[in-house]
Amino acid sequence: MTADAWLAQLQENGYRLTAARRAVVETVWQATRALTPLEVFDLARKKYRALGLVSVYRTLEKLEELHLIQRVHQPQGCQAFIAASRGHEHLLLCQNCGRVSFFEGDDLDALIKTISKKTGYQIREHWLQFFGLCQSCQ
Amino acid sequence: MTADAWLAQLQENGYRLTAARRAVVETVWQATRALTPLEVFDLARKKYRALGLVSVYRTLEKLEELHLIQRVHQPQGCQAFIAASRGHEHLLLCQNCGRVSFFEGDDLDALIKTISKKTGYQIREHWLQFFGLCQSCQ
DNA sequence: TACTTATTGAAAATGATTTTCAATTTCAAA
DNA sequence: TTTGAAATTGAAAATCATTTTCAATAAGTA
Repeated sequence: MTADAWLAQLQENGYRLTAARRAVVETVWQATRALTPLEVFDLARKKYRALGLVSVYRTLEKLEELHLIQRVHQPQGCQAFIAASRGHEHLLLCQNCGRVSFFEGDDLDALIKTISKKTGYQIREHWLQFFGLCQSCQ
Repeated sequence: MTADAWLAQLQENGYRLTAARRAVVETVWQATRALTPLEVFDLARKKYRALGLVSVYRTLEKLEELHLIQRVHQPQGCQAFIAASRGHEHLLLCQNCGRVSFFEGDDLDALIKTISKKTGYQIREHWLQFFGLCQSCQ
């Protein structure tokens, strides 16, 4: 997957390719940390000066709808986005630089079964997220 | 812990006891699902008609600061609050009625060690949350 | 190349939250 | 008790993020 693949996905879904969308897509694609709409706006404007904040919101909306990006929940706020994980992966966030990584391989089946029995809930989804320090921030 | 204990906590921390605070505290204390500020306002006004929305925001802020309530993150938004868990507990949310329960007993040590080794991150915190259907909503 | 229609950015509107402020209330000290 | 300083109040105004409106422009098909 490259930024071009995202643009292709947009096009395949009936959306047009424009300078505004290219700038937003490339910006979010390149990011290693979650970006808020305003941060995307500031960064993407370096690629395309005439970009409007409204187009950032609209493009993020479409990328999220196509599951190409996902919202990142953090103690300081939940309005930031990052490239979506492929398959069943969870987030790992650096508390210092904000870097976002993914990991897989959680096995919560035993826990889910236990909690299900204990509480009577039928468990259908889970959120798991780790916070810590990335290698270069330690 | 009762609602009175929360009020006592507020007082111990130098905050005064007022009718507005009592109404907000009792409302959030009684809730079995996460409530937004506006929902708290509507419910608490049944206890104290003169309550202002601003006081709801201010009281929630203090309760959160004292770790008596916590923000609940959900796909549809992250502005709702529920009584905080005691100790190391995680949330279990009913996707139908919104009921919030807690569970403990997660053992992620093995997983954390593996991910730590694989990614080089020093992992310091984790968020785990289950979604499903509570007994009466199944 | 022409033309239909999606997309644009600016401006206005909205909605949630925060700040300001004068009036009121709490609560400690007299 | 009463008093009075200081915290707290609700209403209104201000702010901030996000959404809607709209006329002009640009994309991409015919």
